[in-house]
Amino acid sequence: MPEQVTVTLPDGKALTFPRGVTGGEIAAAIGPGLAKAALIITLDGKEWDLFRPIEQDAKIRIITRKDHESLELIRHDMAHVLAMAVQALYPGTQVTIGPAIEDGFYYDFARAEPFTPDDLPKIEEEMRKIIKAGLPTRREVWPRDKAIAHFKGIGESFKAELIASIPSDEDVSIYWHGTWHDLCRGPHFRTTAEIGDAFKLTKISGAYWRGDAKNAQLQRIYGTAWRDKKELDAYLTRMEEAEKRDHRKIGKEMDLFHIQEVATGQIFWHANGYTLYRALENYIRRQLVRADYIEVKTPLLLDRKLWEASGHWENYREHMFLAEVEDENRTLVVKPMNCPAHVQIFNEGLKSYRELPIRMAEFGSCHRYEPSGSLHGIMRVRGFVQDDAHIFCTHEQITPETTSFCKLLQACYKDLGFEEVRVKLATRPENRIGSDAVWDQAEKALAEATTAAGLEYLINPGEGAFYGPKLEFVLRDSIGRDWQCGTLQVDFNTAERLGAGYIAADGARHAPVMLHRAIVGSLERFIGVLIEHHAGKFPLWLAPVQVAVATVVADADAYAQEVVAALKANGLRVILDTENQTVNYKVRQHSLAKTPNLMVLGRREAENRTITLRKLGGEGQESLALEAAISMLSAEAVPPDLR
RNA sequence: GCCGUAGUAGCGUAGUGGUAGCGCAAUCCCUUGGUAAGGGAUAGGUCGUGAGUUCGAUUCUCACCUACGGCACCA
Repeated sequence: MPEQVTVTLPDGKALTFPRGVTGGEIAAAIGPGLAKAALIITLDGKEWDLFRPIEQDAKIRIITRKDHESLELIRHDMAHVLAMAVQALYPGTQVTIGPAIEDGFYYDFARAEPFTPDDLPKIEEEMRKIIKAGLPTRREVWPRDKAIAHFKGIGESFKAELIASIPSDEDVSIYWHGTWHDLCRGPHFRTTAEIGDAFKLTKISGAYWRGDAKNAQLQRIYGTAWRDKKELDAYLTRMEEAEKRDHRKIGKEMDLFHIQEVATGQIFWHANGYTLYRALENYIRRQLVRADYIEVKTPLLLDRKLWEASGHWENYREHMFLAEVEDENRTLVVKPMNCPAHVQIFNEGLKSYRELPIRMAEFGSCHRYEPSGSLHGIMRVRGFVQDDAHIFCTHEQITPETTSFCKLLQACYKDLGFEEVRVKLATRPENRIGSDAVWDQAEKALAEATTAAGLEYLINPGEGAFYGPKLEFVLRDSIGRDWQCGTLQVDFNTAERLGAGYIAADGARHAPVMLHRAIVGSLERFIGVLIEHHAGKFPLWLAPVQVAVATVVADADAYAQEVVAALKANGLRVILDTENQTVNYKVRQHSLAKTPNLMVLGRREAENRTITLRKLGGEGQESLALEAAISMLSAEAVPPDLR
C-alpha cells in the first residue's frame, strides 16, 4: 500500500497527501476560505463526506454552497434533522425514509398518534436548536446482520426491513449526528450547523410504506429548504403567486364554473366558462378538419357486453358508473371512454385498406368513478370531455400517423400559448394484454415516429396503458409547472377484440391498428391549466368578456348602447356598465374582473364618436375613433389559427 | 379509498354552552363623478346534514356528506 495519495483538482492541479487524508484537510490545505466553505467533495464523481478518509489516488471536486449540488445535500441533511427533532419530541416514533425532493424534503414516520399542524412550529423550533448545536457527523460501516439486529433491538422495525433489502454487496453505512444515528447512504455535512436554517416545515400527510396502498400508512412531514433566507423567501413568494392563480379561485372570481354536492366531480359551466370552453372546442375542431379527421358522436350509455368484449369491464369495473332500468334486464355502462363506440362505427360496412387511415374524432363525454381523494377542482373530475380520436390504420401507417400527430400537437400547443413541450414514452406495464413481440413493435414504432417529428423523449417505464404503450406530452406553464395533457397510445388489441377488420391488398381480412390520441386530453383539465397559465388574463380570443363599455356620466348611456351594439355586430363579446358609479370604481371593478379591454365613454366621446380604451394591465389609455377601435379589436380577437 | 384539516349571508371572514357580528357584493337614496374602492340607509344567516350529551348546542361528542393538503389511483 502506498503511503501517499495524489488527488487531482478540476483545474488539473495534482496534490499529494498522506494516505487517509480527508476532503476537509485538502480544502484547508488549499485555503482557509475554502476550508470553511466546503460541504462535501466528489471523489471520481462519487459524493464523499469531508471527514471520510481518502485511500487512493482520485480526481476530486470540492462542493460548496455555491454549487448547485448543495441544495440537494442541504435538503437531505435537513431530513435527518427533522427525524432527530421528531424523535426527541415524540419518543417511540419510528423513522423510515426521508429523501430530498424538488424544493425541499420530507420524512416518513411511524407513530400511532397523528401529527397535527400545531406540531409543526414545535418541531421547527427543535430543528433550529439541533442546527444551532452544530452536532458533529460521524460515519460507520456495519455488517448487515449487526445493523439489522441493532435496529430491531431499538424498535426500528422499518429500518431493519430497509437494511434487509440492501444488496448484500453494498456497505451498510450508519451516520451519527451527535448521539442520534440513522441508516443512510450519505453524504452529510461535517456538523448540523453547516446546513443553515433557511427552511420551513410546510405540510403533513399520510403516506404508504414503500408507496404501496396495501402497506401500513405512515405520517409524512414535508419541508422546504434553501441555501439562504433570500432563496427561501423567493420560494414562499412563488407559492403565494401560484395560490393566487389557482383555477378554483379564479373560476369563482370570473364566474366561470362551480361544483356542488349534487354532482360531485362534475362541473356546472357558467356562461363565462362555457364561452371559454367553446372557444377552445372550436379551435380544436378546426385543427381536426384541417388534419383530415372525421367527427362523430356516440351514445353515453352502452351495454356492459361491449365493455366485457373490450377488456375494460375486467380491468376497470369498479371505476364505472352503471345505469339500469327496471323493465330491462341488462346493465348499461356510462361510457368511461370512447374507443369501443368508435369501433362500432368502424364496423358498419366493409372497410378496405384503401380507406385507411380513418381518423375518427369525437368530443367524447366520459364518466369515471375516480377515487374521492383524487378529485381536484376541474383538473381531476368524474365527468369530462376528451378531445378524443382513434386513428384506424395499418401497421405501416403507425409511424407516419404518429409523426404527423406530434406535429399537429406541437402546433396546437403553440397556438394555445405553450412553447415548451416534452415527450415521455410510457412502456409496457405489468398488468397488460398482448404478446411481448407486439409490445416490442409498438414501443419501437412510437420511438421512431417521435424522433422523426423532431422531438426528444424520455422513457417512462411501466406506465403504458394495459393495451399498448403511449406517448405522453407534457407542457410547461408560465410559472414552470408541468402538465401532462396530450397522449397517443398504440393499440393492437381493441380492434381485434371487438371484431374490427378491413380487407387488405392481399384480399385477406386484418384487424386495424388503433391509435388513441388526444391533444388537450380533457377539455375541463386543459381549461384549468389555461386559467392557471394565464392567471385568468386570457388572450383576447379566449377571454369570456372581451370588452367592457363603461360610462362616465348618464348622458353617455345612449352612445354607450350604440357602441355595444356595434361591437356585438362585429362578433365581440361585450358587457355594458352604465352603473351609477365613479370612473375609478369602474376601472377597478373591470380590472379585477380581468376584462382585457375597457372602453370609458363620457360626453367627449359621445360628441366626437370616439372611444377611450384602457387595456388590462396597461397604465394609460388612448382615444380612438369608434370604427378604428372596432377593427383593431376584431383583428386582435381572431383565433391564432385564423390569422 | 387512506391520513390530516375544515365547512358561519352570494364571496371573504370573526366569534360564543344562553340561537350570531364585520368587510365586499346586493337593494334604495344622495352624488353625474374622466381612469384601481364617493357618501348614507336597508335587507339578507334553521352557523354542511343527522343523531347524542345538556335546562339550553352554531359551540361539546359521534356518524355521514363535501371541500382542502398530501398518499394511493388515473383505461
